[in-house]
Amino acid sequence: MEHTLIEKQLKAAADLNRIKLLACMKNGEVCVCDFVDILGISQPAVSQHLRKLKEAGIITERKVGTWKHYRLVEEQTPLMQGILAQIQPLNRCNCDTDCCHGGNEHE
Amino acid sequence: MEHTLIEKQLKAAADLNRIKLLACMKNGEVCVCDFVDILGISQPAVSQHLRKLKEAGIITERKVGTWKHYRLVEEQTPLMQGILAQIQPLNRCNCDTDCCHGGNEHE
DNA sequence: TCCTTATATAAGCATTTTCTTATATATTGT
DNA sequence: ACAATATATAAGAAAATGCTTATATAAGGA
Repeated sequence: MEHTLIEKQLKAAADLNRIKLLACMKNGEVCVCDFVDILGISQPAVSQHLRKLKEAGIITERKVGTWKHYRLVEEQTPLMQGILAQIQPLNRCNCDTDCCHGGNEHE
Repeated sequence: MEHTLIEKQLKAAADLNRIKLLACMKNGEVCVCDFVDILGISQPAVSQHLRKLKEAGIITERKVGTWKHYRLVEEQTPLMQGILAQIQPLNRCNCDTDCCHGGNEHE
């Protein structure tokens, strides 16, 4: 891999909150409202972290009504495969909002 | 691995100059004067980068007279093993100083 | 259409990072 | 002991990062 691409992906992963985001997504799709609850930071802060991971090609998104569900990209670079393998999964759903516990959960 | 240790090692590796330092050390020991030449930054800047890698447990050092030789630690965490495997080696010696081309090389 | 909800973007601020120059420390050679 | 060389540390400036609050956008329901 190119050194600059390695740098981009490492920078995207090198933050405790973003590591937790990745840890959550190891169990499947997660919506933004979950992350706010899990990380204890504001919703815009979560959006900004997710954007950084997306720009590094690590995650992708899917629109579900008003909500947006984020998940790990299937074809990770070998670098990210190695990193993700070391991140312990986190229970992805701690919140009480409808996106997770209501009828529309993940179609 | 613990999320906070992962963060520490990712942060240490997530910089283009430090990636190049690691790339050089894949070929063996390197002394500081080499790095100054290779990276094109000042000697104190190189020292600071090396300190960060050392504090993350990724590299170690050996004193050789006035010089100091840095190398990768033998027992890397599984995280760093995966990352290092993706970093292309760089020819470690570009400079013309005695530490590399003189008689005292690596003793 | 209007209101509510979920998410994204913008702007501003505090903290952290990474460089620089100047100086300190340690080793070698005279 | 003194001078020269290699590296480390200190201090300060500039840039990047990560948060906040305020606002914009988009979708769903009354």
